[in-house]
Amino acid sequence: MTPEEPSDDQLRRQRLEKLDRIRESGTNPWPTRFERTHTLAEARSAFGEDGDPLHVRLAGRLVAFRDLGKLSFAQLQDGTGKLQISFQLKDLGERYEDLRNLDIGDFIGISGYLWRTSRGEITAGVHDFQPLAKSLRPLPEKWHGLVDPEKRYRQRYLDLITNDEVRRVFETRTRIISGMRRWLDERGFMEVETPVLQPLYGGAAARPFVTHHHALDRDLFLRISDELYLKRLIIGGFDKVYEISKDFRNEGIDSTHNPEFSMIELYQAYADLGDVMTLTEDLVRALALEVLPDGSIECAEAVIDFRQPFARLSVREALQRWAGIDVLEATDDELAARANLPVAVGRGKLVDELLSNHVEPQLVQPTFLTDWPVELSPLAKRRIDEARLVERFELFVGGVERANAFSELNDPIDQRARMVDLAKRRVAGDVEAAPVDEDFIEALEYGMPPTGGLGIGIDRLVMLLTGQTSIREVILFPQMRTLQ
RNA sequence: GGGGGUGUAGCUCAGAGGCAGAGCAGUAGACUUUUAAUCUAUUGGCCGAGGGUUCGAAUCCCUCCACCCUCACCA
Repeated sequence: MTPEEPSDDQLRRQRLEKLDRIRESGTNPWPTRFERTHTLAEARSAFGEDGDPLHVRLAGRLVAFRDLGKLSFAQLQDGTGKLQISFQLKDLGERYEDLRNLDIGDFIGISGYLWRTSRGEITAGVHDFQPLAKSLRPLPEKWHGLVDPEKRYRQRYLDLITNDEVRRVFETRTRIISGMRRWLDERGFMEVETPVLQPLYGGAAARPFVTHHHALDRDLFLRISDELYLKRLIIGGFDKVYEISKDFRNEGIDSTHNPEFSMIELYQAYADLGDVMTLTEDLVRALALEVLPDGSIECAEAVIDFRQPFARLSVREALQRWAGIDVLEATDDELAARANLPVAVGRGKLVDELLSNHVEPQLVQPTFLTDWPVELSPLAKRRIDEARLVERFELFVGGVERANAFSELNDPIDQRARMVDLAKRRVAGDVEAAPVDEDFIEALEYGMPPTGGLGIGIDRLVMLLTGQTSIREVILFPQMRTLQ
């Protein structure tokens, strides 16, 4: 794609020749500094109705150029928007010829006066201009922009320069994340940082990435979750904590999975699952209202209106309705037959399979799916009335899991038993089962208060609130194979 | 991993056995109110890579690479 040795194609050569001409005239093509008086958006709004000529110094990237002879119009773009600028022979004299050394893609600084054309376009009439950064490669075409998805992801900067909608998606992503922070900070949550490099991984079912620390001469794992560390902080006495973390899972890549992805996890002492459910609904609704003009968006061929209350449904009810089976009454054999899998995969896997195929696609409107089987939830607290189930929900919107929460298991004896059970599955060949974390269990033995925990996949939430169907459209630099 | 699709100029795309094409951008020229400016002329190609079939391959066949969709996998 980008060769080590720059191609000496015609377009690049022509730009290098212009570069030489700029240098020969004693001008630095890449100067250090340019003092501007306004951003382009500020200049636009500074142009008052009183019609007084306002002197401005502006800077930006040249993205369009229309040469009309003794008059030229061009368009500058900066982080705030675009503004038309004009060059007139009568204002510039001999310097008008220097326009020949400009290319679309160059950054330039100009000084001049704002005016309004006969068509009403606010325009900066240039009296002086200078290069700020010469561009040596042509930008994508002005009308269609950059379309090829491969090139858009590999050279995201070109995508951002050319496609305003893409820019807006990532601006919205940032607003969602900062909105989350603000919302939690206002409610007394404390943002913390926990290790990315972990001696033992856990908190989720996934294959980890392994790396090696030379000085310690030991393998370390990139975290698949920060759950077990955040709970240690609850044990340590921080009652409300959250972390916005990059997690890493060594699994396939598709439109809802990227090997590194963003997650927010939060833990609140003395909160139960109901509290967390309320919090989740309030948070998601607040973010939706902040980002969506009317609090609704189209998703999976339906209109999701976040102002409406979220539905609640238990795993048992859902499987009765859509898979026609009572998960609490059915034998392993019956579940296996319904799921079309061997009994040996285990009850948890069977239920999971039935949910994926029959239930999840149905959950288009925001729905809390509650009361999960204990086999699928090794870190969640059992229900008091039914030990086969745990106090847990997953939030589904558009048929996709967006959040996961439970009353945290704080019984160290039960926790050890479940981790040991997981480790057995690991020995039996389940590459995604986590190992026993004795250090974590020791921490639990000191005592963890009753705690509610929540994890939200940030990328998937951003997809939902920006109407994107691929996770690559909400991650600036999604993982790609290397080109040789 | 299975199935389907795509890959041609800097970008967006036509071309489906017989001379490699268009629009945009680029270059040269004309033009002082353009907004995808317009008009004239024009440069630009390892047709993803490698092999094969054929008198002749961008086009047909095989292998490989990358990307997209889909199924499987993935709480």
